[in-house]
Amino acid sequence: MELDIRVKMNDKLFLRNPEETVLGKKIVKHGLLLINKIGFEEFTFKKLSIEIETTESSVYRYFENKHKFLVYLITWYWSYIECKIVFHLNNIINTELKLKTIIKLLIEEPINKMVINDFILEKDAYHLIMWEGSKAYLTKHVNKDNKDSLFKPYKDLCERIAKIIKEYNPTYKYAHSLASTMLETAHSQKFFIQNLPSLTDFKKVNNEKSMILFMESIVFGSLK
Amino acid sequence: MELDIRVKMNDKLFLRNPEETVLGKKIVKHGLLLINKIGFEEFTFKKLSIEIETTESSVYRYFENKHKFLVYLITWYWSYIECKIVFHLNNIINTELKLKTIIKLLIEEPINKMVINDFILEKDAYHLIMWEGSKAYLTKHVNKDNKDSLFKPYKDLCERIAKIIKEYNPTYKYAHSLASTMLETAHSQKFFIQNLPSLTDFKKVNNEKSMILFMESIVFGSLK
DNA sequence: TTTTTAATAATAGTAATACTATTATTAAAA
DNA sequence: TTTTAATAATAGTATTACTATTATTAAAAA
Repeated sequence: MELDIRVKMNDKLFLRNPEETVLGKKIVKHGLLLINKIGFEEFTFKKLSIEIETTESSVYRYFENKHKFLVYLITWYWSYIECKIVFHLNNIINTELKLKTIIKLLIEEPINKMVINDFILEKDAYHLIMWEGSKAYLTKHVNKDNKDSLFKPYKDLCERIAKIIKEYNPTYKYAHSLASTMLETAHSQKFFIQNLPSLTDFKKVNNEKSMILFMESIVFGSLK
Repeated sequence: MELDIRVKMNDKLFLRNPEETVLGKKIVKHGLLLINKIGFEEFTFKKLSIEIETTESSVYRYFENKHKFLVYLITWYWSYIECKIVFHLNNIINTELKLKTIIKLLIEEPINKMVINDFILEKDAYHLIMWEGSKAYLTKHVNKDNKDSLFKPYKDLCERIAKIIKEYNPTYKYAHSLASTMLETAHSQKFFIQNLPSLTDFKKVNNEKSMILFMESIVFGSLK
């Protein structure tokens, strides 16, 4: 299956829109892969430029620094997930089923070859979120970044889930916190399964059913 | 109130035990403060050495690199929290009350002047966990670090909470995941309140009661 | 008391990082 | 055909993340 989902990105994230040129797309594609391979701390524009056979300064014409680049990739993913949720919730009327669908979408690992647009594989974006997602906001400049609306896609996604939670149980007071907990927990538990398994109760493979049951126990437990 | 809690630290975390010398304690004390002030990314041993009027190479004799130093501080905190929980659970027989006490301890902000030992304030350690906690394990060398038992204090704490969860409801299958979710959620929600408030439902001040109710809704909701 | 040892300070040095700036080359648009 | 825009090539800088060497000082052992 091949899609071509284009997301309107916050233009404070880049100096030159990478979607508009061949080099820009190469930077995004191989940058994502390289961060996944060596980790964000070890990732540099120099290494990326060697990988794609261009120069450091060419990369710098697209992105101010590697943190902005990370936030670009991460927020791109959150926008995509919101889009995916909207799509899958289409025609569902039952609110419980809506929440169950969201949980499923957050936990189910993407199909290997699922191409989101012409340069990103869903599974690669998923991997990035698991490993580097929280580094987008865990910085001392989070307040400035937030004022520049860099985290809007994440907040929008959270708001959308919160609305459905409210729909399911209008008296529940912590819809946003429950929504953000769902998002954070999905990825932290995934990370723990692979790397610190004693912090979880799941097997390394075929854990999706039990992970979904766990998440449902949290969500519907709180709401009932 | 003044305590003097000494924790046996994993000796792979340091080259020379910082608790044994005046300079070592200064490194830990001012290192913690400096990371809280400028953030882990901006933190360097050079800056720390200027702050405490010593040399970079002197700091390097205690810690291999700044990541080991961060893990030292973080695991020290987790050990302390486990100790605190054990102390407060003493004499409590009711399992529900045990869980409620743990939730309270995880969420309540430490008293300003609470000194854990002669060089660390509890509120500073708490601040560090909120901002930098997950960076201890979100690295590509997490598996090696884990094999070196660097995360044992976190896993022990999780195990202790999981045991009480099991005690409360022996049929619940996800005690460890619920425990790690409690730990992670406590800090991520705290961070969101201060920095990305629309991801939560809490006020910036006096939020502790509602945060506790939220966490209780998750924990007891899942377990009932 | 002297000698040995250990800890620290002072200094120097290196490869890599995180950039900025300048100019040349190439390709596309006017 | 000229102008403009994008990229490549090259150079340079302050800082980071270290390692190494030697000098100085302080404490412990002989």
